[in-house]
Amino acid sequence: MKKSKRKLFHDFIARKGLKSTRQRDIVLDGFLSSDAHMSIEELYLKLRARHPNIGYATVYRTLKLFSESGIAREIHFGDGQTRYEHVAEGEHHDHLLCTRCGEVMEFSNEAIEKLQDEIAESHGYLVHTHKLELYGICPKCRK
Amino acid sequence: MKKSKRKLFHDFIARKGLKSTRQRDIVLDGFLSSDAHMSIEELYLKLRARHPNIGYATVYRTLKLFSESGIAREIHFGDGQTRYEHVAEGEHHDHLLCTRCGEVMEFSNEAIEKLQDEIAESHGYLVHTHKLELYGICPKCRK
DNA sequence: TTTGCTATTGAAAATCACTTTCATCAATGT
DNA sequence: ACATTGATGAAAGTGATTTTCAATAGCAAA
Repeated sequence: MKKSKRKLFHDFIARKGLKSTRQRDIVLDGFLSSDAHMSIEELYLKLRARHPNIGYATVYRTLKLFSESGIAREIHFGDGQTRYEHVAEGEHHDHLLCTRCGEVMEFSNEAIEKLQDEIAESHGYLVHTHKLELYGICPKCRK
Repeated sequence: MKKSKRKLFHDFIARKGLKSTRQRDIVLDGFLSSDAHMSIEELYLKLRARHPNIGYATVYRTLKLFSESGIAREIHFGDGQTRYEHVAEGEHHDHLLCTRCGEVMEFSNEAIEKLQDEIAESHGYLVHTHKLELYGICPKCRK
């Protein structure tokens, strides 16, 4: 059975000798209950609604910690903002983005992953990460 | 037969009612004779060697124009810099990047393109662009 | 070619999206 | 409860653009 993100993060905090704080829990709750691709600013604004005293720097630093702990991953969609997405143990996915309404959808495809490895190998590369984004118009916007 | 980038750009300038200037030609020559993935700063420094008076803003603005005119395309490799690559009529390629030495290699693969379209379609999306980057260690660095 | 209108240029100031600093607080071990 | 040390929020600092603005330089009409 898989451990909850909350537990994973608290374990990370303990392992690193860091402290468990009220603010970190607030950011964690906010992140876990949010849409998958939030920017620092977006999460900061969302949290500010309930916790007017939380600082941007705290959200920023905590999100970095999430990423270090493995429960989140930084992503860049070319709009100049750093976003954080949830990481599910052993899962990988790519993105399909609507350039009209901004919707982001996730997908994963074995065949593509396999092809990528083959291509890399044929060029002598040893790949450890990749990034695949498809930009287009989503079903709703097409109508 | 395909038109030269130089001609394409000059046509664009004329069509838009813009002016043909010495500086734009300097930036154009510099861009056309350069490696495929230059950042604004890199091109600016290269041009400064021969043309000490050219301004960063001019290089910046001209590169934007190249992109608008279709002879160049902006790309982001996640290093926080905007780079510009040459666009060849009707050609598309993806990138293989070495995370050790920074080398960038281009490749293209029909099968992957096809799979991407199929995936997008199966989600109801109409794709117009995509971005595929494979990060790994290049042959030279593996040795 | 001279003129007049408008686009372009280079330098500097302004933005943006982080990142870091620092004085003050708050967890945690004893 | 105390001391120690990491955490926080506000503000200052960065790096990479992006925009502003006064001075120029194309271009076309005369």
